[in-house]
Amino acid sequence: MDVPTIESCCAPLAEEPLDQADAEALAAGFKVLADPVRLRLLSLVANAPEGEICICDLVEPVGRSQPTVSHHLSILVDAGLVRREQRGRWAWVSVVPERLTVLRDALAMS
Amino acid sequence: MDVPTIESCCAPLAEEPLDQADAEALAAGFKVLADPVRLRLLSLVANAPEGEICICDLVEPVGRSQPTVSHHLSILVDAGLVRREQRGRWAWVSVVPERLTVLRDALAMS
DNA sequence: CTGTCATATCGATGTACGTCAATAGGTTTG
DNA sequence: CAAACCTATTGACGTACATCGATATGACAG
Repeated sequence: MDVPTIESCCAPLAEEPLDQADAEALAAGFKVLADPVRLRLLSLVANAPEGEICICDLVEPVGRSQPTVSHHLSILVDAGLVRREQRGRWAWVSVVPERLTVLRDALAMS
Repeated sequence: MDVPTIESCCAPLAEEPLDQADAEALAAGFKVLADPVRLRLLSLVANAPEGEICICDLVEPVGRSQPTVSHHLSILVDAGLVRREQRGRWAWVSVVPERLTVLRDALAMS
């Protein structure tokens, strides 16, 4: 209830001017992508062999502390860009491509 | 020389893991889009009748002070998302669609 | 040249956020 | 139960940035 979720928020930028609410929702979405650590996490998850990857295998590749990685993953999950599933001691994450598509479509020109 | 420009920076997220440099360049691009005022400016410019619009016609619609609008436009121009042309006393802006496309393509999933 | 208008810059302020060490919570193994 | 491990939370710290009022810059009009 923090980040205004994106849904299929609005028409492409070039189709009609954004109103305040849509602009804030979209901006919140892009803000999630506006961090190199989160982008690298996202790309690591997207490239996982079975489409999912253990969080424990994400800490070392991004070169940040475990709390920092946990923090960024929470942001990705809260934004709906990543799904998180607990399995015993480990947590597995996978991407939610539809959410990325929403942001992608908003950038369509003409 | 501030914002690392985007160019055709990198493969889609789902194609291969991002390295540090690409992640920073991409994140810088999305950071520019991560503000509601800039998104509204971008959509206003994109929807301008002749493809361009006078800056003086942007201040009122976004509901921010003139210095604030000027500041945001500078960020859009520096990022290469918007072109700025001075004509006498007025400045006209238009979108550079290729730059948006670069960011858009990076979000492609498989 | 003087005044008016469009735009940019400056300085100040408050807030958001990325980061880590320390610690807590929870699960598996012995 | 105890030890080992994965993950989340807390608290603190520094930096980045959105915003505005005041002011500077520069162009046109009379």
